[in-house]
Amino acid sequence: MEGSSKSSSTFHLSSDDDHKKWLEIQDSLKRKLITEDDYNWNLGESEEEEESSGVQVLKYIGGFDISFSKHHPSVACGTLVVLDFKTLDVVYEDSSIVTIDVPYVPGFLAFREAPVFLQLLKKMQDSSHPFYPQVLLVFVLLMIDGNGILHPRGFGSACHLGVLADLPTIGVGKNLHHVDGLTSSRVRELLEAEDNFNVDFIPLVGDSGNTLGAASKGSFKPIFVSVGHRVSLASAVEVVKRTCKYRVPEPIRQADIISRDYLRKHH
DNA sequence: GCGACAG
DNA sequence: ATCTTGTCGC
Repeated sequence: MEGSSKSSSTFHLSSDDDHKKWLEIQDSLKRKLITEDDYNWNLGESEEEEESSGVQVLKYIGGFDISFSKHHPSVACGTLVVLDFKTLDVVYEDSSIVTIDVPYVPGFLAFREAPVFLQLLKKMQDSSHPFYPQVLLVFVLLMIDGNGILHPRGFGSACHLGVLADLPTIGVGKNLHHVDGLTSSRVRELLEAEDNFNVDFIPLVGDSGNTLGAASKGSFKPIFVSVGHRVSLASAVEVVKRTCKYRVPEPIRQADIISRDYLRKHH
């Protein structure tokens, strides 16, 4: 009698109503999604590009991640960092311990992460520290520890958080979320394809024919980059390349290290 | 029916 | 996400 629906899944929502509600929210937010570059900025590739015709050179890049407590699964620490795009030094960091009771359900990651993310973002924007006004002027990009359009409904957490914040975001996944025929073995095939031997990122084209993201082919285990909001895939990949000292790009890696560290000390 | 399933 | 030490190599 009780709990008769979809009980075969390890993951589940408290009710079918919640599931429907979440789908509707994703669908609604997705209407605002922009999957191309719509900011007037560049990466400062060549000297002559800089400061010309009102084009902003990307000076800072943000990163966001959450770590969870070992023994208290609902206790978490969200961390927002800002790095100098050129030197990759952390120039701003803020962490917050929170309680997250929303369950993790594949395909709905953003519902767990959005509250802390928005809280940290607002705190940065409202702060009176002399650094922040500068950030507001030149800080235009955020990396999220989750996928963008590489998602069952084309609206992963990077898209979700990007639309909520109305900021450009890049999705970076450390594991593949199987979607549109893109399985681990399929990706392995693509990575080993001969005509890709000289590239460091290969496009991920699903069965639908759509390019949903790109996979790195540098390390044994690839990372998966996809468009979040207001950024093209080409730009997203370029930015990720330029911020990778190790497998995981620095904004994500630093946010991960700092959040884990903060959680350990404050709990 | 069974397996797969970002963090 | 988290559980987890040493160990091999530059």
